[in-house]
Amino acid sequence: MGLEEPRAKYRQVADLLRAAIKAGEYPPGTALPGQLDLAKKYGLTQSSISDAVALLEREGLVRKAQGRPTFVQEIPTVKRIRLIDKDYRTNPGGSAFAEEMRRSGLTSKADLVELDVIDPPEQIVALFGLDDDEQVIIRRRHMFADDIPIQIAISYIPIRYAGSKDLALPDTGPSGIYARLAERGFGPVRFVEEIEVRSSTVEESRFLRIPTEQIVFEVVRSAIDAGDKPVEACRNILSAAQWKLAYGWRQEP
Amino acid sequence: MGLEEPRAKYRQVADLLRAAIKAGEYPPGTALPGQLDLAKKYGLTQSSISDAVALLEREGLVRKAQGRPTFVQEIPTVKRIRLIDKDYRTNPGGSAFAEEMRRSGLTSKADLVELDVIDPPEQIVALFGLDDDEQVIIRRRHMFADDIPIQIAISYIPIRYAGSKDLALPDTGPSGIYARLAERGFGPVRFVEEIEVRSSTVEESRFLRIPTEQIVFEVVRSAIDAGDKPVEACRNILSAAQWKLAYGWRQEP
DNA sequence: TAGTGGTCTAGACCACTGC
DNA sequence: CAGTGGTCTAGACCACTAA
Repeated sequence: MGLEEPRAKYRQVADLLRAAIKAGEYPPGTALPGQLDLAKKYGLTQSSISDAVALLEREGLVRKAQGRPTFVQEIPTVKRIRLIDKDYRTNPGGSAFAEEMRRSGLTSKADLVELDVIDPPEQIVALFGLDDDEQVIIRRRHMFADDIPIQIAISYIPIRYAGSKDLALPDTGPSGIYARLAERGFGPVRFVEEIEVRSSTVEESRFLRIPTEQIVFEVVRSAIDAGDKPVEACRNILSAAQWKLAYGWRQEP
Repeated sequence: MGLEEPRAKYRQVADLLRAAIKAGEYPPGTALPGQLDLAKKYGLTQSSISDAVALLEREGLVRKAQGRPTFVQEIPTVKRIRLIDKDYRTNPGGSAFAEEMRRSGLTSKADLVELDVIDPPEQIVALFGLDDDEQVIIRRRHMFADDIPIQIAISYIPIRYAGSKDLALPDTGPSGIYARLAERGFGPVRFVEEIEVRSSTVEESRFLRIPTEQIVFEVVRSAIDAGDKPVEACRNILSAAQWKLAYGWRQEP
């Protein structure tokens, strides 16, 4: 094959495979040829082919598993729209997820995997400006679309604002949390979402069924009250290869 | 060293180096030990150390260059806020960039590198729903903060709406484009930003001074007119390791 | 069990940097 | 020039999967 450019051979092989996949030569769901076959085909060693395929995996184009062939990924890119608009009234509660799924024609499910009062991590202490020994309610949910793991959502509310754990009990509707906070005088009036990208942790990649090195969105939504203090925060972790985020708003005339 | 877990050694080395960097053992701006030194220290080969450091590079924690040591990255994480709010009135024009920079205390600069009328790429044809031979104005800018390359911005306007290339002439203030479109009856009333993450292309990584495999945000903002048609679109490419995106809005009571 | 991908070594050569 | 990181080979062994 023509692998002569001043570009690493494993990159060139990745380019060729990428092109072949996009051209439909290896349709989604089918297996790539084995690394030994590819090595023979391109005159490289298995190690080099492994490097090439690793590039494609990082891009989310293929999916590898232990002891099995490498499969071309089916990319169910889902939009996550947070419409900020009079017509599509924002629903800043957790139910936004269910709504997005419904719009995409998927059935959604959320498992509550943790509901606790904890000493918060560094990041959360800083966000709320908490004192040393202050505790927060943590509420961790695993979310599915058509039984495929999609998203991890972790919500934090300082006890200072919540009063007690009861505020976040399972039977509290998600948007109900804001109503409860409002009753206690901490109703949110403003929201901010911060979006970062990072490598997934081992636990996250296990649940989301993505390789460890793969990239995830971490979206942190803070609910801010009239006194300009964050009163609740929710971290959402989603696979960045499978998701597209979207925000919309109306021009103020 | 204690590299015995059922986890690849190069991953363990990456973990140790990551921890050392975060602990301040290798402060930002300083060089890591050479790969041969690290290889001796951990009882591995240079190749394996190279694999380990490559992981850190992908995370944006270190920066490698040809023939030079690997340096711990200074992470100038900048927020990019699009406030959707009566107080902080959204400025959907390109000058939002300058505004963000000013808020971060940075001087900004934008170079116009291309202004042309072209046959649009696939993605843009689909976005605007163009006919086969329709052309669009393309306006490509390279943006800097304190002379460091930060962002590539590519704006598209179908000739159908623009009338002629003059609409986007260099001396047209960026927000002026929307005023001109409004004069022609295509004033935007609504905006949507879609956020994706992908590997950078060779050209992008060259300009942004990031490694080729590194991840970039691609933010596409569409301006939509009263007839619900997109009339302008702007693709922004930013390094995902250096940036954090943020969106804010007020709760409708 | 045979086949897959994942990792690792020992050794090599390269392109590039900075002195 | 010596030192850096980047790539590649030939060969090896492993863990895992599927038949």
